[in-house]
Amino acid sequence: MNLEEKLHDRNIKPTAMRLLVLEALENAPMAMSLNDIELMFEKADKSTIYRTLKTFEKNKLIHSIEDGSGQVKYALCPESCECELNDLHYHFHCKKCKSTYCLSSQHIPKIELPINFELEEANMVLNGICASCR
Amino acid sequence: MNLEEKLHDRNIKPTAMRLLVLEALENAPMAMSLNDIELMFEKADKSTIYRTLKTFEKNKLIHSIEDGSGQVKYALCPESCECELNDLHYHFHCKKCKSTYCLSSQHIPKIELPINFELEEANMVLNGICASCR
DNA sequence: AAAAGTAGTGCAACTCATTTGCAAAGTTTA
DNA sequence: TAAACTTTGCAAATGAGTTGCACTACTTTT
Ligand SMILES: [Mn+2]
Ligand SMILES: [Mn+2]
Ligand SMILES: [Zn+2]
Ligand SMILES: [Zn+2]
Repeated sequence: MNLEEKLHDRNIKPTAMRLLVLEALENAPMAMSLNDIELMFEKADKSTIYRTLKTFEKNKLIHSIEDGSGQVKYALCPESCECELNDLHYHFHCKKCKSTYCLSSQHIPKIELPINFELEEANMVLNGICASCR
Repeated sequence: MNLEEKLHDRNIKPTAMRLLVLEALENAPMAMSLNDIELMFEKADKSTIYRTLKTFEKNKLIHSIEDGSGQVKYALCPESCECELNDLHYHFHCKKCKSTYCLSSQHIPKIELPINFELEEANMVLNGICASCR
C-alpha cells in the first residue's frame, strides 16, 4: 500500500503536506515529535504539521506517546489498527538519546483496577538506556 | 511518624512551606499538581512550591506522574521507598474528573525489552473513568 | 465557465505549565 | 558577630501546544 492509499484508507485527503508527514513517519525508526518533523523540512509551518498530526491521530493512522520528554511523540499505527485496548503496547524512552520506541511485539497485560474503574486507554512508558546508547 | 520526622528521614530540612506541602500531599486522596497545591493556600509562591516538590522528589519522598493532563502530578512515596524498579506501580487517570490515583497494590510485571535495553524507571498511566464518575 | 461553498495552509499571536535569575530573608557555621 | 550557605518571593523567560484569521486550493453547484 502506498502513501496515498494509506491516507485514503483512513479517510484523509492526500495533500502535499500530509504525504510528506506520513512519509517522514514511515521512514523514522522511532516516534517523532512535532518539532522533529518540522526540522525535517526546509520550510514548513508548525501549525500545518500540528493539524496534520491531529488529523492523523483522530483517524487512527498514528498514535501519540507522552514519554516525559516534554514533547509528545507520534508513531504510525499498524495497518487496520483501531487503537483499542488490545492494540496497546509499551513504549521505551531512552534517557540518553531521547529516542522513543514502540515495543509493538508485546501487548499490555490485564491489569487489576479498583472496583468500578473502567479502562479505556493507556500510556505506558518505560525509561532507561537503549541498546545503541550502552 | 510525624511530618517533621518524615522530612528528617529524607534529609530535608523542615521549613514552614515544606511542612505545609507535605501535609497537603498526605491529606490528598489522589496525586496533586503544582497548581493544585498552590490553590490550597491563600498566599503561596509557585516557585517555592515548585522547588519544594523538586526537593521532595529528588529525595524520594514523593514521585511524579505524567498523566497526560498537561500538569505533572505528585504523590507521596510509601515509607522507605527507594523509587526502584520494584516500587513501580500503575497510575489511573480519570478522563472525567481528572483525578490521578496510585494503584499501589499492584506492581508492574516483568516486561520483555529488546536486547541490550536497560530499564530504569517507568511511567505507566491508565486512562478511563473512575468509580465516582460512573 | 463562473460562482459559491468547503477544506487546507501560513503566519502571527496567545496560552499556560514549567523553569530560571536575582535579590532579600533566614539559617548554620566558624 | 561575621561569613557562608540555604530558602524564599517576585518577576521574567522558556517552550510546547494551540487558535484566529485571512488567503489559497479544491469541489460542487448553477
Ligand atoms: Mn507505539
Ligand atoms: Mn504512585
Ligand atoms: Zn538511546
Ligand atoms: Zn473520575
